[in-house]
Amino acid sequence: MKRNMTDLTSRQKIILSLIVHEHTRTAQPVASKTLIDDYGLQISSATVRNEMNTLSELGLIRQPHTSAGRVPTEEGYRFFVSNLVQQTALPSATRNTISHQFYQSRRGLDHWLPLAASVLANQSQAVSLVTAPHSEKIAFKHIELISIRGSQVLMVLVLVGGEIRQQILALGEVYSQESLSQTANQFNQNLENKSLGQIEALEPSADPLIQQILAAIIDQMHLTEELVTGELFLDGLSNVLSTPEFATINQDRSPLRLLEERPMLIDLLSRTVLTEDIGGVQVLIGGEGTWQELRDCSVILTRYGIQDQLSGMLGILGPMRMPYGQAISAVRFVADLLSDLVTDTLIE
Amino acid sequence: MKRNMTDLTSRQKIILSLIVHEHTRTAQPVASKTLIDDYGLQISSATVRNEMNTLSELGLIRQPHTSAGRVPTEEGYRFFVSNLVQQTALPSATRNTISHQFYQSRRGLDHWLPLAASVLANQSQAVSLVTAPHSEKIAFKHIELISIRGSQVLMVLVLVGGEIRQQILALGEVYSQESLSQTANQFNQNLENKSLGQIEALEPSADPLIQQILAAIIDQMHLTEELVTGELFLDGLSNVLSTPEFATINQDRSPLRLLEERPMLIDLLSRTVLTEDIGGVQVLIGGEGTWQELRDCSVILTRYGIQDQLSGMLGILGPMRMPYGQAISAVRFVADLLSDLVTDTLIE
DNA sequence: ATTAGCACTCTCGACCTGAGAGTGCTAAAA
DNA sequence: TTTTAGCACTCTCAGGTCGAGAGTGCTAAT
Repeated sequence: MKRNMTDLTSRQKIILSLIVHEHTRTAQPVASKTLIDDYGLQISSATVRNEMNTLSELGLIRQPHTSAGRVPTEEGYRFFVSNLVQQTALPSATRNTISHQFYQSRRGLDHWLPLAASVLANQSQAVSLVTAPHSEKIAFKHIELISIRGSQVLMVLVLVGGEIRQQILALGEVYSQESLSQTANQFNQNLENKSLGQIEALEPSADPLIQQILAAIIDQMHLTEELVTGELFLDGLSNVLSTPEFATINQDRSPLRLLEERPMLIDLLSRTVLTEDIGGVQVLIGGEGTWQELRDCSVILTRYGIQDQLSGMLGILGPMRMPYGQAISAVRFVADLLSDLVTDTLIE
Repeated sequence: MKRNMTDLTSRQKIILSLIVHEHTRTAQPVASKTLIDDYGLQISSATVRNEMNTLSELGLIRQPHTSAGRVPTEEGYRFFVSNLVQQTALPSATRNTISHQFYQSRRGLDHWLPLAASVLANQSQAVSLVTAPHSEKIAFKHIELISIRGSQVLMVLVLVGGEIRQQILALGEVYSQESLSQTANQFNQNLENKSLGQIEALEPSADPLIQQILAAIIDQMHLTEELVTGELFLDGLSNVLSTPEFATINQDRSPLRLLEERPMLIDLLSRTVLTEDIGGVQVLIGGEGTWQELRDCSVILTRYGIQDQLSGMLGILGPMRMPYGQAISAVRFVADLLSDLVTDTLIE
């Protein structure tokens, strides 16, 4: 069923491309005459109609009703994305501006991730999704214990890769800040770069303080390990609210619903993108049978970060008729940017 | 213009209440006959119509068109909320379930805040908003410096109140972890509980390491101070997408737009709720003239936390015809819950 | 003060209709 | 064999008409 380049004449490819382009612009069926008038084709509309017929038979375009123009089918978009789309690199001025925003104040991920989401949403005119990077393997880097009040202690746990977990512990008795710091230092010396497995295999200590802290460390590391992905940042909802595809407010079928159900969303992300290597961009068109809610949508996803060490995911979700060239470029660009930033600030 | 209790006969109050209730349920204009039939009033529809006329003249209800039922006006809702609404406490079973969810695993704010948003959204069937608590006055609690790689250092700064800021510093030269820890200890001893002002007034040090760290501390404290409110959690969008008030997808007037524009949202929150003491619940009906986008919406807001020390804000945004009794109770309940949790784990 | 009764008004969905858009087909031209 | 002009045909869509039904306001009686 897979169609390849050679199935279509070059004129058919042009026509398909134009239909995709025009329909992306207007969200309306595209008439043969429109193609002649607006794109200056040097053939007649009747010829175009003949070609359209062929494309219809191939299942790449369809008519909403007998006397309407043509609309690309899901298959049509797939063919377009696989064979015809040309990436339209962002203008270098834009790229510079964006890079600057990221580099000028090095505030760290908590600043970069929302910024990435915002940039991505703007550039693609769709909803953007960005997850925080997450370590492939969980290992201890550093711990700090801070006395708060009475027997309560704030534990700050830094993992290799840079994830930071914090927890407030209610210890059995009151410890001085000095003894807490000492204990933390012991941990720092003994556990650095140890994996969760290694730490769990340690001899239990007789010291109740050490016991409690160790338990908390293991607990937090488990929690981190169970995470498929880190925090999720989302932007550009308003880009998409006014599009007819999303205006399908009719009950629960709306793609917007998916965006609210974090578990579903995580599932979507992980199924598609987590298998892929960093650098590859995946385009998911029309839910691919699995995602009812995405019937009229497309998703473009990729990973960023450092292969086998620390990676996050980012992408966009928009109507199926989206400017794929721009969108894919934008995703690539932002992913590369984030990869660089993560590499620069990796905690080893 | 302010209307008080005594302006209305008790029968008028009942009728107004019923109209509000019924319209909340159906989103339709309420007919006089409906009130007789569905609520078993012991008077005739003609009498009800007479009373309705009075209420219309008072500006509390209105007719969408000549021969339609009545709909509460903005004023009507205000009167209802000020004088007639009765808080319908959550069933104690529900309260227990919810409390349990919060208390069973004490994972800290990063777990509680999204949970609060989720609970609030469910209970109110509206969009919920929850901000992280933010200190009233910024003061130093603890610092930690962790060598990462080469001359890069991860600084973890804990402020009084418990806010944690992290930053990766590229220092001029390479320092050993020992010397970093020592430096951190110095800071911890000298700066504990010092305010931003006090820290800025310190004598500059000759040591370049100390200089750089101090600058970073001051920088981060400034950033924190400038924050009006912490992170923002939002839930329950789907509750509201299907309501006619929000379906007004017609371009930029949609209240949904407001939710995407964090600055606007922060502005909204701060103007209304930040002036208020903790414990008070504010109800903002129909944008109150200031917020075009909220013409058909209401917002219920309150603060939680510890007066003059550490507080956040939470609330809901929904259609103007919302079940105010339930909604206000839900907001109160969740706010109290969070206040308790924050108090328990306050970092002094 | 309340209510039955009734005329009046306005909305809403159903139905019809004509204009326009766009096609498919055929027969001629290249 | 491919392209194109021409035309009949189909379908949508906006506008207009219409009658039923909902709900009111008013009046006169209780």
